[in-house]
Amino acid sequence: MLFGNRLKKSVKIQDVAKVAGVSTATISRALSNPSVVSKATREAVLEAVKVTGYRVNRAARNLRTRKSNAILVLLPDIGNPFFSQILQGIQTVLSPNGFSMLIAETAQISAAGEHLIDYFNDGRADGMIVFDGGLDRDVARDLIGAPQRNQIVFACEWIDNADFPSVRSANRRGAVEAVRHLIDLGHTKIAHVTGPKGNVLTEARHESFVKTLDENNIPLRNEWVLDGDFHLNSGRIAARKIMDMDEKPTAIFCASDQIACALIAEFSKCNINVPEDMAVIGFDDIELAEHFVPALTTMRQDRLGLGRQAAQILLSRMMNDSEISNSDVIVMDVDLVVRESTAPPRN
Amino acid sequence: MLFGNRLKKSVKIQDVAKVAGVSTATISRALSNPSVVSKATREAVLEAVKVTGYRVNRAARNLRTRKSNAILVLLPDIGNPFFSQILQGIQTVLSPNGFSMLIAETAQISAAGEHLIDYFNDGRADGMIVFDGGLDRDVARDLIGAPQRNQIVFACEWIDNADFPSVRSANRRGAVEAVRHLIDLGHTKIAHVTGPKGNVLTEARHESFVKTLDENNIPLRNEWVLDGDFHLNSGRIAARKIMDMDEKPTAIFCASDQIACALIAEFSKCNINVPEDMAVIGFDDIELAEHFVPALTTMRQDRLGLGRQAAQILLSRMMNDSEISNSDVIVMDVDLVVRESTAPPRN
DNA sequence: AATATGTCTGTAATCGATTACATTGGTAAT
DNA sequence: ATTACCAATGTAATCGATTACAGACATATT
Repeated sequence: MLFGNRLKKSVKIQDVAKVAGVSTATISRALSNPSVVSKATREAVLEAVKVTGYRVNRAARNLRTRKSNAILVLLPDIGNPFFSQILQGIQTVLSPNGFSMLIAETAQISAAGEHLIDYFNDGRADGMIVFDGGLDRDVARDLIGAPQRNQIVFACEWIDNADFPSVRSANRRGAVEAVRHLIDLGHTKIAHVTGPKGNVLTEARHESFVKTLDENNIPLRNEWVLDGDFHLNSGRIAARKIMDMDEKPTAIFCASDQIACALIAEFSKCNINVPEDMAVIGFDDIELAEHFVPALTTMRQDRLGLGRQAAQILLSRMMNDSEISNSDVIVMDVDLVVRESTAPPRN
Repeated sequence: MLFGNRLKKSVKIQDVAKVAGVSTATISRALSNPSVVSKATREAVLEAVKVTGYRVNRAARNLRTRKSNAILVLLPDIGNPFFSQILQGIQTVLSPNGFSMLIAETAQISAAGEHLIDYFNDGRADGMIVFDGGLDRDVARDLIGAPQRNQIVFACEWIDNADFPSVRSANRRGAVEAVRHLIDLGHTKIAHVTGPKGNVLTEARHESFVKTLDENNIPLRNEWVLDGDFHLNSGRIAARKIMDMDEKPTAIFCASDQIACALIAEFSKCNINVPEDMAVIGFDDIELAEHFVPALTTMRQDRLGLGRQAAQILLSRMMNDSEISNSDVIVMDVDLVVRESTAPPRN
């Protein structure tokens, strides 16, 4: 790029055309569909682009093509570190394909008086990856009825009966495996700290918990099912409740690693040792799980892969409508990672 | 919104004009600059907008106004959970002000053959918040020379001599306080696990470490300065190196909480107890610090506030060039949070 | 030689908003 | 009654790319 260009107002396609000695149409074609112009022109155009330092104006292109080349990622909670690796996975797919990543939070959108569907209607995004299965009825209805319904993919969470493609972890199988791990160790007094009420993940994991106890003829105690919300603090609260119990469980299946960590920390303050006095298993395998004390036994979700898959599916649907059908659900494997927070019960 | 509108191609300003019985100019004015139209027209327009379900086409607006109403947030590493709360802070400011948040990663941009400055040149972003103080020389030079240099704010990290406004934590003071805390407890054998080489935060914290030892007449041992990179694994590696030492320190100042956690975990595997055998202090106060075992003593960075401030400064500079000058550096307080990972040395 | 086919390029309409400038009608000042 | 000014609105140019359509030219086919 030449020095002087910095000062110019801005280089437009006309300028390049002038330099290359061809029409603007040819410039446009040489850049976005090189095979239709002759080799000589193509090279001349590329040279002119280099000389002028031309960059296509996205707003103009977006207006004309009715595309934005941006994908909206909708999170229920941007501040939750659980999503960082997922975002990274998404980014590794979007960026090489020329898409930008727009991030928004469900609550902020409605707080700003906007509607999710506006992102399509006003041309801010060509597609969406939605991580919030708890969208308002109205918002969900808008999405289902939208002409852009084929450019939406759910990830992690989903909406029942809504018939969107979705990528998720094997929550049920994972929960079954987690509980079975505790049973295999010899536990029969097993508690569960859940996710937030109404959440699809909470339900899937809780139902599997109940089912697995039942299948193994282990009685279910309602007071051993404690409400959580995936976050740290709910783990602490659950720990306190458990310590207050006359009859305590010997093992706890937590709906998230954050819950598990906070629970263990609170126990340790009161000299309840994990895993000797209490076995604890989490869900997610956040980075810190491996480095917790004791290292956390948990079900690993492949967050990077989940993000990648979601982005990949979205893009392939946007390119070619037929490949993936609406009702497709991609279920990602989860793996039991046995570390140090689980052990057989005392005695 | 009426039922039938779903099916229409898309409502444009012309349609609204027809319904309201005014010109498109008036519609545009009524929406973006309401005070210049009469009350009666304004209401008629609003009504027509409601009836038609009109949404302004952003691409068209962006083209005409040469604005995008989007801010690029550039991260060195999207997958690092350290940034999630910061992003949330940014979002809480951007969203109510009508700005979208675009996220990108330094490495991905160059991998895609793009240049950071393109985001300005092609109209994808009106401003940037940059979290990467280690930008390539060329990239940095582009930013400094850009006509949009006033729409750039650095956060957390910064570039020396580059004269951009920046928001950061009081890294030097924080590091001094951290080391002094260890000294106050009676430690004289103090180690430091650094951040990645060349990083401005690494330097600031390391220099303060050296300075504080010196001011307190505590000898500096080069082998007690261990290379890290802010991430978990470097903590584990540092722990192993320390355990191999003939003469071990009794306290360690870690450049990040992640380092500190992994370090403690590795120690605990070898029955080195924190804080009894080894005092450990971190930096950041990530959410988990409070729930670690032992709960981590650390320097708290107000990540939410940092994100908010960065966004606020950026916006106010974009609105009104004069208020904040280029060389302004906003330094956010850091607080020593004493928990359980530090204690006086044995004997 | 005449026609058909294909390759490459140019002309100009188009995407949908914003806004400079012109116009209208009304009120106040002289 | 005339002029000056202001508020409200309309007309039409404009932002910068893409692309439908048409034209020019070269080569292949009959």
